[in-house]
Amino acid sequence: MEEVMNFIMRAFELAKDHEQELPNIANNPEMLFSSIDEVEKAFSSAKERLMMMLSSQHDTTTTTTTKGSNSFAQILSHDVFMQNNHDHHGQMGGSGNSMHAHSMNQLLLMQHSFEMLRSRGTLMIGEMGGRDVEGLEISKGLEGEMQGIEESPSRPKKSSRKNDMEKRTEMFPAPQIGNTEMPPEDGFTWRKYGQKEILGRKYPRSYYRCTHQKLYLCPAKKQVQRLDNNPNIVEVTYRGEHICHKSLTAPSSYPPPPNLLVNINTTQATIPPEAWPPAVNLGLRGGNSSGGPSTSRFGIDYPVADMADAMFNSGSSSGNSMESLFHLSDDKWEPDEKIN
DNA sequence: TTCATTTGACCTGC
DNA sequence: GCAGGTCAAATGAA
Repeated sequence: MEEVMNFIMRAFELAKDHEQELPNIANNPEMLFSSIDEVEKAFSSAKERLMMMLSSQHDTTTTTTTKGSNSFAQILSHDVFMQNNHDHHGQMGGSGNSMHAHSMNQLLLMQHSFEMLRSRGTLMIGEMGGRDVEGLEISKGLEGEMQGIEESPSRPKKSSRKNDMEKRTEMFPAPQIGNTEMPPEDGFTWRKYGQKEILGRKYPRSYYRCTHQKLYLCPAKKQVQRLDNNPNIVEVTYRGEHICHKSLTAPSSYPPPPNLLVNINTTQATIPPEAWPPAVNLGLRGGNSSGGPSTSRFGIDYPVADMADAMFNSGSSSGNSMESLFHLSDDKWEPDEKIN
């Protein structure tokens, strides 16, 4: 295990090094490619060894509640949970290895986030035909709310809780490092607007809405709640669909690149290149990201996690996924989030 | 200065 | 009346 962690830590270090060099090599695609290739190989080595290790030792039956099946994230999550719940887990147990657990969990979160993104992106493609209608209906609902606000002299009328907003619940592994209350990365930017103790629940429920709710009237919301019997799992309830990314100027919430989708299901229709948000900021942000403590950003930035995902899923010898990230950098799409 | 989070109060459905 | 959901002022961070 130590060896695996060394590979992982090495990969992270490489990524950080390249982040510092990025401004100098930003205009040199060859240098960029070789830098990424280096990081990719480091991650690939770690992945391969980890897979070998897991295949030889992973003999327990998993009853995890996390989303997806037989995924890398799931395997990892199981190990992380095993370690947390039973501190005697063979190679990883013991407080002295907390850093290892943290790195493992980082990997888990990274991987899981992108599984989410992919699944969501695939869904969007599949449902592309109906989205406009759905979005229109939601907009109408909001229009009604706005009218209500105008009519109400004091406090705006609130939307009915029994609205027709689609509701779906998903389980995620909870972050165990840093701000453990931070909701899992799911590719959208969220703003917390409330937290409430729920009767009969051990942990408070947090309420989030799309950051661009006001700007684009995006109705998407989500509730985040830890499970009573397993704080390592958070239950995320999504309500409403994002419509902000449908705006040409909307700064966030784009589906994952088409070629990543192909990795999941090659029979899925692919998004035409021109539909994909082009501006790729390759800022490999470290732990001290400036995005704010509980927001997650995918739309315009591709942090380390993005690259790691491409590495984890591209195979050790193929550079396609990474290329896919860089191909996008030619277009001219300017984030306007900070302009206002 | 701007933007996100916190938190008590308010609103609404049951 | 209660509980869940939301608002908005206060506060803090960058």
